[in-house]
Amino acid sequence: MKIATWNVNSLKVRLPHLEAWLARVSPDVVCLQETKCEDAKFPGAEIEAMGYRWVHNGQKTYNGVAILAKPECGNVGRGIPEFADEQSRVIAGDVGDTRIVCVYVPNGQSVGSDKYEYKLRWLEALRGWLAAELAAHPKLAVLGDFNIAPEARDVHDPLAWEGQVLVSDAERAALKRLIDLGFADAFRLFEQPEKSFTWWDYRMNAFKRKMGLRIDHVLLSDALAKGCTACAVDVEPRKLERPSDHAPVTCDLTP
DNA sequence: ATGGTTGTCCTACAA
Repeated sequence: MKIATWNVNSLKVRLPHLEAWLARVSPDVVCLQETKCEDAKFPGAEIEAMGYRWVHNGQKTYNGVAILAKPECGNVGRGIPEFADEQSRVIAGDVGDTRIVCVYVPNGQSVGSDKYEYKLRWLEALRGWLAAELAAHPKLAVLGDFNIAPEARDVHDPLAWEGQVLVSDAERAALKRLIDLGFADAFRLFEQPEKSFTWWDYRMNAFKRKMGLRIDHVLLSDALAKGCTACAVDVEPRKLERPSDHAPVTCDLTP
């Protein structure tokens, strides 16, 4: 089974890129972030025409997350239980015997801002919920835009970024606490090229200059990590005209 | 140098 995550930064704008990518890669499950549309405006017919079922936690203008899957996606949940959040950032569902959680972690804006504090509170709530999910679902995968680069090697210029949002100690500690529940960062199970990133700012020709961060992740429970045979960033869609600022990450699991 | 680009939606705001 091939699972994937992609922050598309507007599903309406990126639908042609998504369709081309689905046709080329044929993942079984895709988690999308920043769909930026209400449920009523989700392009369901187009997705179904590509052979995918879908579930969506939509929102106008901002956020919005979806799971596309070839099989039926059951036991669907939206948001973090017992965490009141007006922003649509989480959707979860069962695909076969695997529990899929799609997350769009708050960006945090800048260290010390209200949005930063919200990000840290949000991550703590996510951790509490995932502890319970992990106990209930041994085969658990959490995929999405975490808006955190875990280590220096995940940052094009660690010195320039030191202490900034997306790389600050508190954010990294929060991500580590999450992973320490019993997950593996699937990307780091394998040898990877240097300067592997998943997001490049639209400004300053950052992509061409390889000025990126690795902030999109696939976290696998131990039971899934044992059967993980590959994980990679697919930079091809980032090279197209009018791209998302994020590239998809794919992950292969044995059945 | 606090720059620059994109998406949503109309004027800023978020990223």
